[in-house]
Amino acid sequence: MRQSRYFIQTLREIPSEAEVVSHQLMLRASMIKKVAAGIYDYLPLGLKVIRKVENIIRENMNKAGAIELLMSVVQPAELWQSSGRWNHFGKELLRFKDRGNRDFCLGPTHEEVITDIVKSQVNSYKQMPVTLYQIQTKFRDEVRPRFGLMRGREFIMKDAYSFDIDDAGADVSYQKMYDAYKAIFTACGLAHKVVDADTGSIGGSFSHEFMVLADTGEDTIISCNKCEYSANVEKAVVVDSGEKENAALKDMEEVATPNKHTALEVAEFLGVDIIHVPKTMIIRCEGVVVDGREEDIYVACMVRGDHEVNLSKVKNVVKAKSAEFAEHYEVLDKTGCSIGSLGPCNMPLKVYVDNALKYLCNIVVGANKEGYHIKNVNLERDAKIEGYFDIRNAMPKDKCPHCNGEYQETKGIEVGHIFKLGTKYSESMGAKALDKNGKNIPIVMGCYGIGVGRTAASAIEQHYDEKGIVWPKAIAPFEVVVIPLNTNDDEVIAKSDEIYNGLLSLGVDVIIDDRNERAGVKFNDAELIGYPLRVSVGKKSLSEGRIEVVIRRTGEVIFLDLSNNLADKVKEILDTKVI
RNA sequence: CGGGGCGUAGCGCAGGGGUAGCGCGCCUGUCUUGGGAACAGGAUGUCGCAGGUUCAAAUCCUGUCGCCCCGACCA
Repeated sequence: MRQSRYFIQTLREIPSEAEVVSHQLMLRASMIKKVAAGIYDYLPLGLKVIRKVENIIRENMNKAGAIELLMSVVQPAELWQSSGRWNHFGKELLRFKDRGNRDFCLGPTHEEVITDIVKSQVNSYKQMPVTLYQIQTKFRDEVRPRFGLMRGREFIMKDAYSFDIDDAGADVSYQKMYDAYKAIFTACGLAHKVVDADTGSIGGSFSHEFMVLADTGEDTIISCNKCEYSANVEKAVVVDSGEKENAALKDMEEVATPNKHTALEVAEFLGVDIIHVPKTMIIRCEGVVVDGREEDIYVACMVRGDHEVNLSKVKNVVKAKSAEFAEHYEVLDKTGCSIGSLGPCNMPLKVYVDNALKYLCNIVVGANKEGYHIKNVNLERDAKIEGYFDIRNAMPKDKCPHCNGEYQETKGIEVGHIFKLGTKYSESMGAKALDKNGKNIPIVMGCYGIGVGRTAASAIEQHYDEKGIVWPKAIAPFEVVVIPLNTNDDEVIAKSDEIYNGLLSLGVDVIIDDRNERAGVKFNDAELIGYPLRVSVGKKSLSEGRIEVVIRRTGEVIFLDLSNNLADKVKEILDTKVI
């Protein structure tokens, strides 16, 4: 490729819309262009990176025995109604009507479509196991898209689905994807970690997330400092441990706490340790089965003043489809008291308490009366509670559930997520097959996703410097740039062309920056775009009988003496010294 | 959905009732050629959109749309 004829317009200044490094550099390097919030065009340079990521994924999926197909982007409402998700997926599902007033949506994921396909094509255990995948544009109408390709509304995703006749088979299929994912992110040159995760709106029995480690990541990873255990903070188990405080139980005492709302404010006002001032929060739990019917209920949850409630855990404890903090008006409506003075005593809602509170006595809680708290409360004595549960976020220093180590916290970007679905979709949608005994049973499923654009963006988050992107070789838009420094010098041009053509014939993905620009301009652009290897040919170095090769990542400079196999030598450096 | 900010040239920004500006980029020429050169000349705008006030609106008022950030998890 000749850069003078290619389509690259780099920017010197950072467009004001970009906040994070990957977004800034992708815009400056002319890789993407915004169309609307969370929707981007992939310019030629960006598309090259996307395609490389896709091909690495494809190669490893095929190697793992998965088979590629391509499903429709537009999906009819009926499919989503049959799984029950038409009503449960929420506003992220972009819905619309066709000219005949029929309901459709843009596919945010494809469990329904793939289950429908398999339902109509697979009848027997003999046709399984089978894992199908596609690489395709998805649309999710995110509440708040941000950070360029990191959280877009329209984005490219690889999604795969496995089908097995039994649980044991499904576990094997899951493990194959697990291994393939590790191979994929390793091949992309990304430092990553696999963590236990919550299944979220997809559902299923267990799941793992693949996290690229980067300080700018939106996800919090909890991991043990001694063993291999690591999990998303949403999922990380908190061990129930501690010793009951050994203090005499005092009598309850109502105290005025005017305008003190937060646990910290109340603790300071009363001169009490914040640990003894737990927070009581009202949570709306949707889709809870009560007397055989699904209902939305409200519950009160208590955690220690220095802890945070974990909604995923509450959702699981209450056995709800979703759990959200109640709005102010809901709290007032359900408890007769506003936020800031809530407590477990005489609470009209069911009260779920975090394990950590089991070990405290004489605590301070809201009086369910505006501006008042109650001192010296002891939950077993003074309140009616549902029991003690693990409903808080794990924190650094918490004990590991698997060894005697303790938790630590790191930030990560979720680039892949795999789920053991079980029979959730096959049962609701009636995807069954005959087993060896001739019995018709629901197929056991798994689903597996990779964010392609997010993978590319997180590669930048992990690999950049003050000059620009430092692409891992495997996903760089071009592996090598050849720069003739004096475009008016025939000898320089001839030598550059010779190396460029030589590399081309060796199968190297190479670009020659033949623009009539000064050296500084080309160097700066090369560094911004992040070509892993740069070959400079100048009048000066030719007169010294050599050319210069620079490795972007390390800055290492290698001089090659002039010979008729320079391309081979450059390729050798690329193969052996560039990662 | 709540709060804040911003919409003026491709990008970054200034201007703030009286004919639209600067830097970078872009075009032409001269010159230069190993780290974003210099000089000369030049092109580019429905000042987000719609109403209103005014002799006159990018500027003031009203509405609206778009974009960005923060929050929507700790009471």
